This record gives sequence, C-alpha cells and structure tokens, in this order.
Amino acid sequence: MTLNVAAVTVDLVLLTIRQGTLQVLLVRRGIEPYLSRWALPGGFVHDDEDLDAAAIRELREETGVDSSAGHLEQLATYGAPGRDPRGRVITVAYLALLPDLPAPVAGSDAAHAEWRPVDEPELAFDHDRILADGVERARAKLEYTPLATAFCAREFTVADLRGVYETVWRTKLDPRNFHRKVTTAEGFVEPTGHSVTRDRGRPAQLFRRGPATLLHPPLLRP
Amino acid sequence: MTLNVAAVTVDLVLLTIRQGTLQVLLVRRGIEPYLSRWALPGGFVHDDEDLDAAAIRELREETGVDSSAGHLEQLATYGAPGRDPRGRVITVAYLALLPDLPAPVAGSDAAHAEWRPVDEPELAFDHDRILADGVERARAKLEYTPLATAFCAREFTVADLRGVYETVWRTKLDPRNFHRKVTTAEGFVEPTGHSVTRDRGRPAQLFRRGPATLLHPPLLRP
DNA sequence: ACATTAAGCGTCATGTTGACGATAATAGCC
DNA sequence: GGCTATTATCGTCAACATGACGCTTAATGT
Repeated sequence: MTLNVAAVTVDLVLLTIRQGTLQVLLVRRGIEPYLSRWALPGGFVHDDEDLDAAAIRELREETGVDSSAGHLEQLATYGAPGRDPRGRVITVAYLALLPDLPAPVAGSDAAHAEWRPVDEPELAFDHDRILADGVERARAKLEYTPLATAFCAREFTVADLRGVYETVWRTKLDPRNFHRKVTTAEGFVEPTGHSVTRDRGRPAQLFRRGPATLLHPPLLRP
Repeated sequence: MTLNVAAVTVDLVLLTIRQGTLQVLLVRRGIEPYLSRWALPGGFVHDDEDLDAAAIRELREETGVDSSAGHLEQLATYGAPGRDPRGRVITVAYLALLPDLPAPVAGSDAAHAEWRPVDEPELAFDHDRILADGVERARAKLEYTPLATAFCAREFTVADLRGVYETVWRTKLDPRNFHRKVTTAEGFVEPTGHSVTRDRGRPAQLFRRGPATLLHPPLLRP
C-alpha cells in the first residue's frame, strides 16, 4: 500500500469569443517545470474550500469576472502519476464560457494572462488534453443546451448568437433557418423589445436568454 | 496558505438492470463513520496509478468484471471540506453501465456487495448525491449515444434494448416506433443473423452493438 | 386447432429540417 | 433625395422524422 495523498489543484479552461475566434485564457509560466510555456490558469484548493468555490475564486482572481456573468461547470479530473514531475498532483479542471469581457483583465494574477486561440498547441503539463476536452465539451453542449448565450452579452441579437455557433463549431449556418430554430425553441431566448443596428443592414431585435436549461428540440451540428 | 494535500479515492457508481429495475452495487460499511450504512464501493488511488486505472481495478475487484464488458467513464469529482469527518478526501467518481452479470459477484471484496434499486436513499457520506448524478448522466446519455447496449449482453433483441430505455427512463415506449428508430439509426445496432424465442411470441432477431458512438438522430426522452 | 403473445412491417397525419426566394429596414454613396 | 449594398426577418416547399396505431407473422400453451 501507499501514501494515497496528493496535492489538489483547480485549473480553468476559460473560453470566450474574440475577433471571431474561440480563445482561451492562458498564463505564461514563470517557474520550472515548463518554464515560460503557456499553461491553463489555476491554483491549489484551500484547506477549507469546496472545489466549486476554488474554481469561482480562481475565476475572479484571473479575470475579475463574477461567476454569474458566464457559465462555470466542472469539466473532468486528471491525475496520471507522471503529469507533474514535482510529485503527485490531482487537477480538477473547470470549464467556463464567458462573454467578451468589456473590462480588461484587471486582477493581480492576471498580469501574465492572455487570450489565445484554442488551437494553440504545446501547453505545459497535460493542458493540451484538458483544453481539447473543454473545447469538445463546449461544442457538444451548444447542441442541447442554451449555453451559447453565455458567450454573449446580457442582450444580444440572433446574429450574435449565430456567430457563437459558427465560431465554436467552425461551420456556416443558414441565417434564416437559424433564426427560425432559435426563436421557436421553447425558452431559449426572449425578446427585450429593443433593437439595434449593428453595422450595416436592417436593425435587429435584442434578446436575452430564456428560462430553458435544455433545448427542445436540440440544435444538431451539421 | 494551507496544506493543499488530500486523500484521493475512486468511487464507483455501477449500474445494471436486474428484475426490470435499475440497480446499483452497494457495500455495507464495516467501520465508522456511517457504520453499517450502504455506500458506493471504492478505494484509495495507488501512488503510481492513473485515475482510470484505479477505477478499472476497483471494478474488477468489486465485480470480477473486465472493463471491456460494459462501459466505464469518469463521472465527476467531489471534494467538499466536511464530506468525510476523518479529513480531507477528494473522491473521483466513475460511472459504469453493466450487463446483468451472468457470473455472480465472485471477487474477494465483493462479499459485502449487493445490488440495490437506485432509489435507495440514505447512503453514507455524500453518496446519495453521487448516485443521483450518475443516474442522471446515464439517463441523458441514452438519448444521444448507443450506450444502452452496455446494459445488454453481447447479443440482444430490440425488445431487450427497449426494456433498457423503459427501465432507465421509467417510461413506456411504443414497440413499433422504437423498432423503427433503432434499426434505422446509422450504426446503432447490426443484425447477427441469429434469432431467439424469448418467452412467448414470434422469435426476435439478435443484434450486436454497431460502430456508432453518437446517435443520429438522437432518441429523445418523451 | 385455437387463443395468446410478441416481432416486425406498413400507413397516415403532423412536425421538423434544409434549401432558398422575397421583403423590410438600415447605412453609405452619388 | 434616390440608388445600392447589406443584413434581418418572413415565407414556401420538398424531404425527412415522429407518434399513433392497424396488420401480418411466427412462436407458445392448452
């Protein structure tokens, strides 16, 4: 038999959409191992702290964002024996979907943090794998939950929402069919009554997210 | 700052269908805390062991079943500070969907193990919550994956498969529409050429699981 | 032989999807 | 102002999927 104890960390896969691409918040490592490599932000779980609480705390430390803004959920746990050369480390990864933050990353730890495209390879530790799992989870969840709205501001247009799907899925969707599906799916979005002109073209209605937690029927990937 | 270390365990939510009900493998605790209460089987992760490997080992120890028989996946991780009065314990829960085992539970640890209906309440620790999460995951996964076949023997009839859905979802499904959906869904099941007479009635064709990992279109809950 | 049971095929009205035409409402340009 | 480019939104239609349910087939039990 053996020790059975390990260090426990929470790492975050923070996803957002900037400049039309899916991006993830990464930090540059300042210490060995993997010195100066990009890595997912994260830290140790405190002694009296629940895992969710640790994730919420890290999210605030890294982005200054309150967890109510976007969406935060547990992703998976990684604990292969050799994944950190310093010793046994169990990492509980969390996935967050966030709107493009209007306030720049102001927090203290965030000094070294930067948004990078998700296809950035060569992360420290097994973070490539964790990131890939997070992106795949996000892609799958857009199908049968209204979570795409977590990437949007509080009020958004149907085109904004379509942009989220197109970016995350890397596809083009028919604007007319997408509009029909989104507005007829029970509880997905509800109109605010306002409208805006985005760039060119006819002004669009503004929506906010509806009460549904599951999409009926789902929006399946093409 | 604090210690940041914790004991790490792997607990299993082993689900199967017996006597027409969804059942979970539980063990009676022989020590404090929660003495003589039902609990999920599990144990410590060894020092040089990956989490998945620990889950596979526990599965074999508890049931004698090779992990290739059914389906095993990571469920979620639980680490609230007070969840084990003896100290900080992080539990990585795994979910397994297993066929009704022809070989009785023969393993050593399995002496105290017993299949119980999943609505059995009052488990030790936070195991009620873990079990509920596992059952909900199973229910959801039947919709868009072919995992219902994991509850069946290697060869099964459409009626067997329908029984799985009806038991897990607690609904009745129309046999004719179900038959059509299952046999037309690409890669869900493939005929073996054999057939059997189960009890009364016309003999049914035998199928094995097909190559699909995702159901297109999905089988949505009524 | 006949009733009973369950498998598997067929039908039909309704709902959903994908492809794409048509119209509406704005900005920019002349 | 009038024209054009651009985007939002509505509408149409054929193909496909779904739910309700009738019918035939091939077993078992009496």
